[in-house]
Amino acid sequence: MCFHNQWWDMKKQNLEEFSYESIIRLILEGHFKPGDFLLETELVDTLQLSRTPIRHTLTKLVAEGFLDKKKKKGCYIPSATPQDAKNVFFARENIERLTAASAARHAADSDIEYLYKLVEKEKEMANPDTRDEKMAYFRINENFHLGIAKISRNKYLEQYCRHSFWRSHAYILFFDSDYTGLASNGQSLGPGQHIEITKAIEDRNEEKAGNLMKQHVRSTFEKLFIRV
Amino acid sequence: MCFHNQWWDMKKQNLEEFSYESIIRLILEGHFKPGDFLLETELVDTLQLSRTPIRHTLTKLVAEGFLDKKKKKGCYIPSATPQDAKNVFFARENIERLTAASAARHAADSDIEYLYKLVEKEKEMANPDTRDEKMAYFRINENFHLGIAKISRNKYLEQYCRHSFWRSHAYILFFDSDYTGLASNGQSLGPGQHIEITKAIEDRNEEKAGNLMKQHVRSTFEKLFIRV
DNA sequence: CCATATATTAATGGATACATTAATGTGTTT
DNA sequence: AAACACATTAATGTATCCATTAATATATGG
Repeated sequence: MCFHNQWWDMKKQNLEEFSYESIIRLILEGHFKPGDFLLETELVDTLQLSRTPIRHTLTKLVAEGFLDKKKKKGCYIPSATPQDAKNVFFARENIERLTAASAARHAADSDIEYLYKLVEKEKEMANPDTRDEKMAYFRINENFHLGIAKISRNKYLEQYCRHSFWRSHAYILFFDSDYTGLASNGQSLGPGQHIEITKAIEDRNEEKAGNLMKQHVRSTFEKLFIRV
Repeated sequence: MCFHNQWWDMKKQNLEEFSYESIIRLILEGHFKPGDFLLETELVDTLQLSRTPIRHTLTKLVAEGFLDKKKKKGCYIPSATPQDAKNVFFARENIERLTAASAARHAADSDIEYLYKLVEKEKEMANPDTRDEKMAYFRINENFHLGIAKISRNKYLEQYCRHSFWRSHAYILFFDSDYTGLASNGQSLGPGQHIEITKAIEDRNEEKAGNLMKQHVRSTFEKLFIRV
């Protein structure tokens, strides 16, 4: 279990935020597997905090649907099933179709510039190798999808998008801990689709942006679950 | 401020749940207006609880997007703007299109029976008069929409549906505290559309169920905001 | 040996005292 | 009178102690 130095600095400002950032990263980085309980006392030891901020974080994560809860028993990672994965991705592909279409309507020039910059960075690190590189690659991808959600200018879509994105990534981690979006030839195909989507947004083509995004999310799902 | 007797019984079982149910009802019944802060100390007095369960409820409601929060300042009802209302309803009509379509695919016979029963009850109380009758009418409507979300068998869609439904109802309450879904002739038009939707689900017509539901939600929005 | 009842325990649920801070009020200086 | 510094206060943020309980282990009777 390793912490970036920044985190210790943040800790001084607001323990609740620190706790939230820490725990959600532990989850997204796959430190727990489905069914595992996140014991308050355990997290107290790990994060060196009192129970109070940790309990609030757990309450939050349950409300956000990242964790399930049994009364008087605790919070745990929800079980991962193919059906549930199908459900997350179905929700996500439809939500992201809406965010992309809405982004095509509302994007400012600076927004499009931002998206192109992300895609550029993504191309540069097309072959992530180390664990850190993979995490960095993941964060770029996250920024792209959640960035478009933000550009949609609809905080409800943004919220649902963020949730289904994170939840689906839990599946990506669980079913394919090596996932980096690489095709069999070693070439990353994320950037290609991301460029097409960005272009459609730049052209203010709502329909096309939405459909491309939906296809993009679906292709992620299919790469994961339909093994040949 | 009046409590049903049941609530006092519930209080004995789990204060956190009691607190949640109570506060969300205070919100849905319009005891606060946009911008109002929900002070912990105030709620402590009102609900006769300690701060602990109340703080957890507030954390939850912020996570669910019902409240906004300013650090070290408190939780407050998000400001209501026409643009925001448009955003909620846009999200909601698209989510509910999905839940209805998905319900048409997954509904068991007992589910359809349940929906018809709800519509029956709704027809019976077509002209709610007192405050209590209006609340009861609201609950039936809630059960119909969230019931379909449950029948969709997709907990992610269900979660987003529940959220956007409640959030949109906050607008209904705020902009039209008398709203009961009644048309100008005094006839409720909710049941009519609800019947059509239920029929489409019964016929396993996913496309039709989805489109009818989307239209239904949109008509609610338009009745609220496009005054003639 | 099995089933049932009882004790233990290890976790969450709840109450409260204390710390911190953003907002506000008050007074002093120019 | 305006502007700044300081004190007050009223709220949230945090730590911790005690209560409750679900699960497990243990004991007891058939």
